[in-house]
Amino acid sequence: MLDIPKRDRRAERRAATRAEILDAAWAQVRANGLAALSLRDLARTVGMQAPSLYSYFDSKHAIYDAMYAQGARQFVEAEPSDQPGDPLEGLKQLVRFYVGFCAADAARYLLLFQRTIPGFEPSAESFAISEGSLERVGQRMAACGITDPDAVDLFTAIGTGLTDQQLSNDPGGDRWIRLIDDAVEMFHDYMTKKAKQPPARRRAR
Amino acid sequence: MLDIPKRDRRAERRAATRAEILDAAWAQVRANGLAALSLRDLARTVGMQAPSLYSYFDSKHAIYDAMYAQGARQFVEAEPSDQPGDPLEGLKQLVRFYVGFCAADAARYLLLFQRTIPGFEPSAESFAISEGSLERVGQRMAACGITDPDAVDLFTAIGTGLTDQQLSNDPGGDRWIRLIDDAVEMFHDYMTKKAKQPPARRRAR
DNA sequence: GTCTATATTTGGATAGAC
DNA sequence: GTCTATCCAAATATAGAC
Repeated sequence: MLDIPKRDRRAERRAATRAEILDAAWAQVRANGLAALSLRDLARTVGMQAPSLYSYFDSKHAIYDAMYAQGARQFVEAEPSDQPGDPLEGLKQLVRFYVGFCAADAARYLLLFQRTIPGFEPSAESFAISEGSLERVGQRMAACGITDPDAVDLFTAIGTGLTDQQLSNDPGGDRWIRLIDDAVEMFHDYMTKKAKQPPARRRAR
Repeated sequence: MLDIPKRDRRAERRAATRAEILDAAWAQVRANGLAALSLRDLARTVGMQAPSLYSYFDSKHAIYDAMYAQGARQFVEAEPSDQPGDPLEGLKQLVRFYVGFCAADAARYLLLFQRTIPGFEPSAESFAISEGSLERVGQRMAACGITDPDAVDLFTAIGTGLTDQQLSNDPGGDRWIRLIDDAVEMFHDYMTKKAKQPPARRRAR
């Protein structure tokens, strides 16, 4: 008996329609803002009446959930994995990726990394991507010889600051994106210099 | 004829009621989020029916406008004005003030510095506070001998990054607030070192 | 100035025919 | 699976009596 994989044409069509709905949903939130997703408009866009959407998604939140999962998958699949030879370059690479990923789609950034949808909590997957990413940051930092426990917090602040300014004040441009390498060098210089100081010299607070 | 200032008791009462409404509006957005301001609930809180609010404000946007003006006034009145002797301390002071001001009231931060209310544009006053503040940043930076044109952008990215992380991941705490002084020293070290390098050494992009 | 009553729009979600 | 019809809730805003 030949091993022909069973194709379920009905399931395939259903998955295709789901994908089509999600694509339209992304287009809508990019155009009108993340919170302005309307099931009526969404249905019209894909040539349906609003109630028909419920054959594909249980609720509006379920659509956000699916969009979140898509965005999270895009993030982990695009994240640079292999550490380059220069450890400093490894840090730059992470920030370039993160800021670039966020700046490429503001709505996706808000959905994944900010909490702006009232009542929407992406549960486990949220921690998965952010903790996985934070772990990688820690590893690459250790490769640079940076062990200060505050270093990761300062590093993430730099990354989100560049992202926030880029999206808020120069969307579509590169005014803060082109500062990334300098910012990471600044961070690296400071942390490596600080590590050489005896702990007693650091002032108490 | 004695110079007794004319008191308009009616105008006083009206102003007091307006202030009462605004206080209730702030309480509501702090509790439910900036975008969740409901005129019905707001009216109930101050013991009115919803339509009565229109005797005090022309529209919901007018309430946001008044809230914006209040927040902007709070910002400029609390902003540190006199430059301390140590120029580096001057920079730290600015960031401490900005992050502290934002962290003290997340809803106010969103209204003043992020654009999250659809269709709400605070017009002239918005530029007034941010440009006035940016000007002060430039002055204090010059006092440190920092003249790099990118310095202000990098500095603001650090400030907003600390703010964003503090509000997003440790609201009410001080996990990023206590990194402010270190972050400013990091920035200062880097910019002063960079200034001593001959411009030719800086890589082209 | 404040109320009741209402207009109008828009939203998410459900019932049931086909 | 898709539709029509409908429900229900909430929103801003207006008209007009008192």
